Amino acid sequence: MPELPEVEVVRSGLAPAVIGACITGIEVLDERALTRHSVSALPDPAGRSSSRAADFERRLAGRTIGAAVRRGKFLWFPLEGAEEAMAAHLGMSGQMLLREPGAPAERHERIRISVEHPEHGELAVVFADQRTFGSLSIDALVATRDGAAGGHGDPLPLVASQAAHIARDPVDPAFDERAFRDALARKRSAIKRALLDQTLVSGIGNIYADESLWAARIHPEALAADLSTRTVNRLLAEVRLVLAKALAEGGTSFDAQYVNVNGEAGYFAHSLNAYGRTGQPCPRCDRPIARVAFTSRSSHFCPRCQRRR
DNA sequence: CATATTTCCTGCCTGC
DNA sequence: TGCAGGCAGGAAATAT
Repeated sequence: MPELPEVEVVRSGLAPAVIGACITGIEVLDERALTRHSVSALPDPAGRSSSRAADFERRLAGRTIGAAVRRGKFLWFPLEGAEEAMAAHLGMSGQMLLREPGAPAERHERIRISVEHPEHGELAVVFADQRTFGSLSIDALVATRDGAAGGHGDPLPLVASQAAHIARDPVDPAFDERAFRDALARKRSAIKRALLDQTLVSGIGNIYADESLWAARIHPEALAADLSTRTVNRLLAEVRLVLAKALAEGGTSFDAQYVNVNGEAGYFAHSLNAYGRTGQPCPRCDRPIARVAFTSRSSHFCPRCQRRR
C-alpha cells in the first residue's frame, strides 16, 4: 500500500529531522525487520556476535545521516564518511514515525533508532510494521549506470544496492521514457502487470496502477505490446498526474496502515476513481466498476471506459 | 531466457 | 460468540 506518493511523504517528513543527525542508539525489537540485511562479510573487530541485529547496530552506531533519498518505493539514508546507507522498504504496512525520546513503544514497533540532531535535539525514529513485509538494512552505495542522481533527495550518482536493479520512477527527471516504451513493446504480458514490474518503471503498486489505467482509459488486461506509442505516452502522463495528485493529498490511507511520520493519514482515498470501488458507479460514465482477479490480487476498472479494444 | 506462481505475515471482515 | 477462511499485497524465490 505504501507506493511512491506515500513513501515520498515519509521521505520528505523524515528529511529535516534526520539529515545531519547522529545515530546515538539502536534497538532491534524484532529481527524479522532485518530480513533484507546482510551481515557484513568483514569480521567484527571486537569479535562480537554476528547476528543480524548485532551487525546492524554495530554498523549504524555513531554514524551521521547525510541525506534522505527515494527511488520508487525504496528509501535510503547515506551515512557520512562511508560508502553505505541505511536502506528501508515499507512493504505492505511499514511506517517510519518520529517520536520524542523515551516515547512508549508503538503497536508493531520493530526497530527504534535514537538520533541527536544539531538543531532539533534528540528524536526517536521508529520503524513499525504490522505485516512484516518491510525491512531496514545497511546497504552498499553503488554508482548509477547513467551517471544521474541515484534518486530524489540527493544529487550524488549513488544508489543503494537493493534499489540498483529497479528502474527509475516516472517522476524522476532521469526516467528513460524511450527505454520504457521499448520494453513495453517487447512484453507479452498485460499492461497492468508491466506497470507493477519495478524493473520497467518503479513506484507503482496496485492502487496507482488501477487509477492510472482508469485515467488513461486502458483495459488492465490489454497486452503491453499492443499499445501504440501515443497510448503509452498518454498512460505515462496520467501516471504522473495521479501520483502528483496523491502526493499533494498526503497519500492514500484506508486504515491505520499508511500514515506520515507524525502518524497522520492521507486523503487520497477519497479521490479514488476505480481502485476498491467494485460495483460503484464509474465517475465518468456511471457504469459499475468491475473487479477481476489478478494473480492473488484484484484489478478494478470501468468496462465501458476501458475497452480491451 | 521470459513469464507465472508461490512465499513471507498479521489483522480485519464475512459467513456459517 | 467462535472460528475457519478469505482478503489485502511488494518483491524475492521458485517453478514452468
